[in-house]
Amino acid sequence: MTLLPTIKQLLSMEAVGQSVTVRGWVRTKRETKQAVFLEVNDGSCLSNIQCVLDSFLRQNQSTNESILRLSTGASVEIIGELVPSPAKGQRVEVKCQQLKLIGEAPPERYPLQKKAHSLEFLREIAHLRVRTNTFAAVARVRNRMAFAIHQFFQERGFYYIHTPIITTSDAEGAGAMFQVTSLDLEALSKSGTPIDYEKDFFGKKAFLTVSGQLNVETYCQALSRVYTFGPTFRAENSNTTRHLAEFWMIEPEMAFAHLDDNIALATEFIQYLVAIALQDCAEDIAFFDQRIQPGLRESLERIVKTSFTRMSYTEAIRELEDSNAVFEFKPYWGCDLQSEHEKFLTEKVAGGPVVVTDYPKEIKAFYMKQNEDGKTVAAMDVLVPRFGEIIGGSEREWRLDLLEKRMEELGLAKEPYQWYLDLRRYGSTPHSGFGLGFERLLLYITGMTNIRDVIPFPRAPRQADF
RNA sequence: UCCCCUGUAGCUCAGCUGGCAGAGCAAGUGGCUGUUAACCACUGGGUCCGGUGUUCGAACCACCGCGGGGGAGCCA
Repeated sequence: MTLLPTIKQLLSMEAVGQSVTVRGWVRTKRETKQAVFLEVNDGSCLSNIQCVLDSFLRQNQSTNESILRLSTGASVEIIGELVPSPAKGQRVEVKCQQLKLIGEAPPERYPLQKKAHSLEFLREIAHLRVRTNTFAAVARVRNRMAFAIHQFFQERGFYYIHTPIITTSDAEGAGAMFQVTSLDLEALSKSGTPIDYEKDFFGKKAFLTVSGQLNVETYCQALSRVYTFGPTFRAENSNTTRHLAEFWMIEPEMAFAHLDDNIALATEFIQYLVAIALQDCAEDIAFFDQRIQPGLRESLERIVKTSFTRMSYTEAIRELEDSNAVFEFKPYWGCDLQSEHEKFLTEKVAGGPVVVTDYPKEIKAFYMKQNEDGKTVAAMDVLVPRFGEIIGGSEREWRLDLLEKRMEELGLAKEPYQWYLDLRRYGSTPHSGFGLGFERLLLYITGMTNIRDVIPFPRAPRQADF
């Protein structure tokens, strides 16, 4: 099969009257006595291509009937000549010779109109919302960023590892988990007999993964530089604009790497992705800048040029304590950084992304490397203006005795982690990594404000339609 | 899970102290113009989220339920 040029390609061509075929969906139709103007979009880019049907075509009765039924949302095939446009507004246009109405979209029933719709309304028609400028632009940026993530790591010698979606370890500590079972819950519930997980599919309790990190650490200890990029599930009852029950996470892990290497990688990673978005998604970013988040492009350009502010948790707390700002939650050493604190640090103190390091061990996960001071761990969070944490990572505790001691302190059963502890028993190395929430990155880059609008079909509490 | 806001035409909303259901956009029809958020005129369009109650009378007040949004917590 030979693929026809996309509208994106047609729009960049030199128009010399060559014959072209346009296939896509009608965005608007404007009629005059002399001509009908159709704007057709095929999703290849934000812009539509203008197709002009002159009165000559209307003498053909079947064409004329098609024109009558052409409305916003209808699919069409147009064969014509690509010519320079005599009017302002577009460089080239298609002078239509043949029009085929492929699929109608009756305007009295089709929910999308030739007007702006609210994001809330569009969320209710997730299967159709991608036909709007905003959601198509998000989809294109999402695609480019997914590809750029692989490019970034592949260029640096990282291997892409597929960690499992189903896990039987229920204590990773990263949040509530969805249970996976093949048991007949309805029958069990009616019978009143206690559940015997021996009879379940895996012979024990199983869950959807909340993180690929522990698994990818195993490959890190053989391939040195690795990363995961896959779906992640959290059953937390979170109802916010920055949480999903199903989201995509990127988790690189580097052997022989310390916290500073980790921070350098995270910083370079963000800057790389933003630079690519600015360069390869310029039209979509310009749209977001104009319609969604004024000033977006400028703030993204600044991210690429400016180095991230780095401060320890202790310094961050001091900044908060010394400020005159009034916080709902009074900051003190040992507290978790609240949303308002993160906002203050990024927007008021740094005026850009902030890397906060060396958190109290009590508020971080068991596997993080314990610092010499006995109080903190070698953790790092990257906070960004507008919504806070985008990356969470650390150097890992690679010393067996210290890791076991920490697990005991936290009352974690060691048995399920034997394979993880083996990594420290045999050829252990210092190593570091982090997790980046893909949708949060997309919020940051597109300027969208609700995470449910940067994933095609959002899953959240009481929301799993489509 | 908690707090606040909200639900009226296809969409976005107004609707005063409880007294005949409204606007803009969209749509349909006609007109006009190489149009481009097209323009002008006319027309159609309602389970006022659901239930119960108060009242002579409820879109409006009260209670219960459901949906949506924002914020907080948890986190990526």
